[in-house]
Amino acid sequence: MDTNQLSATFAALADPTRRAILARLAEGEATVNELADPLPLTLQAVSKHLKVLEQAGLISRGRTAQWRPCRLEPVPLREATHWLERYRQFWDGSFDRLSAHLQEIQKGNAHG
Amino acid sequence: MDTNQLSATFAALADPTRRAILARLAEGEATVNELADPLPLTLQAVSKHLKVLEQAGLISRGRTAQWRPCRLEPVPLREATHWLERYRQFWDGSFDRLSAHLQEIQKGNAHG
DNA sequence: TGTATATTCAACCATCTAGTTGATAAGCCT
DNA sequence: AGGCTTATCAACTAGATGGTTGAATATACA
Repeated sequence: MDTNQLSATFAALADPTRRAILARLAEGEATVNELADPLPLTLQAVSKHLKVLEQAGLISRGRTAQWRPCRLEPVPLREATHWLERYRQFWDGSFDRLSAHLQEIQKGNAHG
Repeated sequence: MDTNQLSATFAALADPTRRAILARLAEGEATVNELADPLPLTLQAVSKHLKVLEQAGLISRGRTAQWRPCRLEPVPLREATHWLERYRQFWDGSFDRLSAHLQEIQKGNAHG
């Protein structure tokens, strides 16, 4: 996958406010106000966080009257998980997978 | 897990240079010079990246003569993966797990 | 002792980030 | 039309980030 996309995803996930927003969206769609309500931030700050999440592809937004409902988008989360899977050999104790993983790494799709 | 630790991990992973370093370390220990060699950066810049990775707990460093060999540490990668697992329901098509995941989320260990 | 190698520290700089306040835009409702 | 709600845009600020160059530290080796 695209390196920049992966960087954007991890950068987006690095902020606890944005992770809180994603956790909320895991329960279903929400408007900007609903997302901002439990957070100790101005609406504008939350709006900025949503922009970051949207540009990273982690959320998408509808448009109903003056509301812009946000919903979780799975693809970047899947890609991030996929990237991390490469390192699973280091902690899951199953060294059967080791050589397969190393081969995949050395195939050239190395540091995504 | 600790929110700050998770933030540090994702922030560290957000940089492609640092991901390249981790990919190299997945093949085994390496010194700072070995890590810097393929990178279009000064040694000092690489040293800074290693400091970030070390503070995030993603690497640890030995000390042999004037060399400070780096090695991959699995725990933060495991924790990051574990955090992402919570969202697996959104892409893996197995909706059997959905309710279990939602329950876990609502238990209160929500937005880590 | 003196030099080469490996690595870090310090200072500096440009850019990005996360927040603020205030103004603006878009859509409903009377 | 006018007012309320929802949300974004614009400008600004403080602090973090990622890079540089130059100096310092630590260890080996002749």
